[in-house]
Amino acid sequence: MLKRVKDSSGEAAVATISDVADAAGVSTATVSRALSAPARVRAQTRARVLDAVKSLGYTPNQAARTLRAGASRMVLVLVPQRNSIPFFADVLDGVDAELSAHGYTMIMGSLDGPEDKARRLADLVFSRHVDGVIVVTGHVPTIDGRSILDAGIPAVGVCAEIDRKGYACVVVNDEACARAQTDHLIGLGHRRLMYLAGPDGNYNEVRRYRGFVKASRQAGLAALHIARLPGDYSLAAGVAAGRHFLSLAERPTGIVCCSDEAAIGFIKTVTLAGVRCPEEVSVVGFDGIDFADFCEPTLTTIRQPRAALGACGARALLARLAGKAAHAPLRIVLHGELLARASTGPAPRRSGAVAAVSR
Amino acid sequence: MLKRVKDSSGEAAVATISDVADAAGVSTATVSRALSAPARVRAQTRARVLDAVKSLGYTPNQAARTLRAGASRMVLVLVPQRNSIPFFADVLDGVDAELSAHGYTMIMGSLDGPEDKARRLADLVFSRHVDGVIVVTGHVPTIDGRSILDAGIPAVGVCAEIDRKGYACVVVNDEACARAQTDHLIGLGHRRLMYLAGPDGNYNEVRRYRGFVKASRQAGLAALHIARLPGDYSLAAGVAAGRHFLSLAERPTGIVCCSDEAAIGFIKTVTLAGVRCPEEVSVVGFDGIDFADFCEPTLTTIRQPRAALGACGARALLARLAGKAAHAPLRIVLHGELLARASTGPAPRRSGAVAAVSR
DNA sequence: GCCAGATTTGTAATCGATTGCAAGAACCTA
DNA sequence: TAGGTTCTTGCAATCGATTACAAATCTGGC
Repeated sequence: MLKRVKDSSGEAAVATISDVADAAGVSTATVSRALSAPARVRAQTRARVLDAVKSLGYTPNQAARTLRAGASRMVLVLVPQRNSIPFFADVLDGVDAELSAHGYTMIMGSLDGPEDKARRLADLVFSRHVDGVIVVTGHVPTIDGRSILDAGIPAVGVCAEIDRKGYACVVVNDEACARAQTDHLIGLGHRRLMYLAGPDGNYNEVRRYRGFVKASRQAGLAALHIARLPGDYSLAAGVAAGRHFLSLAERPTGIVCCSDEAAIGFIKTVTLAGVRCPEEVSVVGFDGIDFADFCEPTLTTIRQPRAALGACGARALLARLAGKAAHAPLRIVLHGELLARASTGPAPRRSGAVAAVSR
Repeated sequence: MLKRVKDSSGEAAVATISDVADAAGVSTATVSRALSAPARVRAQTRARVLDAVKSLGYTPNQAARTLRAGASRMVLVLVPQRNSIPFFADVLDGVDAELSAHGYTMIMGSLDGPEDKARRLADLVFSRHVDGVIVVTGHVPTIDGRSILDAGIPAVGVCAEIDRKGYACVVVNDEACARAQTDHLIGLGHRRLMYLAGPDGNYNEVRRYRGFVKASRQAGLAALHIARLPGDYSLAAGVAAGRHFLSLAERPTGIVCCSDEAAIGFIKTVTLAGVRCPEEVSVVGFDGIDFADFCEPTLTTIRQPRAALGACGARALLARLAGKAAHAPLRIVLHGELLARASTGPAPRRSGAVAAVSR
C-alpha cells in the first residue's frame, strides 16, 4: 500500500521530491542525485534516500522532469485509419516493442475522426509533448496551415515515404510485390485480369498499380483485358468489387487485390453467388494477415513483414532522437513474399479463346 | 511555415509564452489570459496577442501546463494482450472516440511484453503523466508490490470488473450470453457439447463457463456429455481444439467457443480434415468480429457491443475525472446478441441415440 | 599540522505556463 | 469633483525536478 503525505486540506497528496528530502533529512538535490547518479552520493546517504522513496511511494513527476529536461521520452505514432485494421495493428506492435525496449512510450493516434481530433494530435507535437513522430501513411496532417513537420522534431515514415524531403522511411518493395502477384496469376494462365485498388493517390496503391500494369504489359495483355476497380483496402470494398464482378458479362479470371480484407470480401461475395474460387476465379491478396490463412479458400497473398516494418521505423527514429541520424540510412526497403495458397489456380478453359485474341 | 525564435547558440528554438509576450508588448500573464480567458482581456490587446501567437507559431508547452495545472488530460488504457486482437482494437476505438470528443488523449499500453514494459506503463500512472486509467482486463498489474490503483487516480474497468472494491466497470452479460450460445445449440437438437474455454480464471471465461454449464444442466445433459477444452481466445487455440476434436472417437456435435478466433480456427481445422460444418458439427463463436461474417461458413456468434463498451467506459471515467462520480452508476451492463448464421444447424441424426440415453 | 585534491552535499536558478493579488485606468453617480 | 465600481494589466509566486556552482568535509602526503 502506498503511503501518502497529507496536505493541509486533509486530502491525500502525492509525495514529491521535497517530501522525500525531508523524510531522509537531505536536500532535494541529493535525492535527485541518489536516483539518477547514484555514484555521486555516499552509500549511507543513498540508502536513507531510497528508504524514504520506498516508504513514501515516490515516483518523479513526469511533467516536471519533461519541463526541465526538454524531452518526454514519448513518441507519437500516426495511423491513417481506425485501430481495428489488423495490418496496422501488427505494425504498431512492432513499433511498440522496439520503443518500449528503449525506454520510450508510444502514443498512438488515428487520423480518421473529426478535424478536432487531428488538431489535438498535432498539438501533441507542437506542444512538445512527444519527442518524435512515426507516420504510418504518406500524408502528414496539416492543421491551420501548419504541418506537424514544421515543429522541427524527428519524424520517420513507415509503410510510406513522408511527403517532404529529408525524412527517413521504412517501406516494402510495393511495385515488385504487385508484379509478383500479377506474374503468379499470369503464370497460371490467366489473361483477363482485374485490379482491386486502394484509395486513389495512396502511396502504396500507386506503386502497386504500377507493378500490376507493368507485369500485365510485359505479358502482352491488351489494355482491354486489364480492369481497375476503386477501393479502400476494406472488407466492404471487396464486397462492392464482388458485386461488380458478378454483374459483368465477361468476367475476369484473375483478381489482384491491394489488401487481404478486400480479397476476402470479394471471395465471400462471389462464392455466395455460386462462383467457385479458384476454379472459376483466382484471387491474390496483399498483406498476409492472420485471417488470410483461415478463410475459405485460404488466401494466396503477399506477406509483408508487418512487425519488422514497425520495428525498423522505431529504430530509425530512435537513432535520430539519439542524434545519430548521420549514420542511419535514409531509406530502408523491406521485402514482401508471395505465399501461394488455395485461392489461386489454373485459369479456366473457357477463357482460352480470349487469351488467343489478346496475343 | 513556422517561424522560430533563434536562441543564442543559433539553433532553432520553439517559441515560448515570453516570446509571444515580447512580440505583442505585453506580459506573459496577459498572453495566458488572452488564450484561456479571452473576456478578461481588452479586444485590441487580444488581437495583438493572437497576431503574435500566429506569426510565432506558438503552442503552449504541455509539460509546463501539466505541471502547473496538476492534470494532463491524458488517459492510459491498459489491454491484456497485443494490439492485433480485433476485439480489443474495436473496444479501443470506442474509448478513443469518446475521449477525443472531450479533449482527452489516449495512451494505449499492452501488458504482454517483458516486465520492464509493464513497469513503464505503471510509472505513467505513478508519475502523474495520466489523469485516469481504463483497464481492459480484470487483472491490474502490480509492480514492485504496488498496484497502480494505489496511485489514487480514477480508474474504470471495461469488459471486466477491476479486482478491487469501489471501481466502476462496464461489462457485458457474459453468463446470459453463454446461455444463449448453449441454448441455441440445444434448441437445434445437440446433446453432446464441447466448451472451448478462455484462459483459466479469466473474468469473462469464468462467467461464460458458468452460463454454459447451467444451460447444459437445465437441458438435462449429463456431465459426461459436456467437455471443456482449455484455450486462450486465439486462432491457435481453435486449431489445437480442432485437432483434439478430430482425435476423439465419439465427437461432440455442438461447440461453444469463447471467441470468434477460436471458433474460426476450430472450423478451419476440422473442415480441412473433411468434417462438414454445420452438417456434422455446429460451432458458436463469441464477440462478433468483422471476419465472423466472412469465414466459411459464416459464424453464428454473440455480437458484443464492442465500441459501446469502450465508449461507456470512457464516459464513466470522464465523469470521475470531472468529479461527478457520485451521480454515475458503479456498474453498467451492456447486452450481447446472438447472431444466428451458417455455422450452426440441426444436430446430425447419428447422435440421436446418445440424446436418448442422456434424457 | 597543513595544504592540494577529491568527495559529498546544499543553495538557488531554471524549465514554461498559470493565477492571486494589487495597481492603475476608465467610467459612473451624486 | 470626490468617491466608488468595473475593467485591464503586470508582478511575482508557484507547480516539481534537475543541475551549475559553491561550500563543506574528508583524504592523503609531506
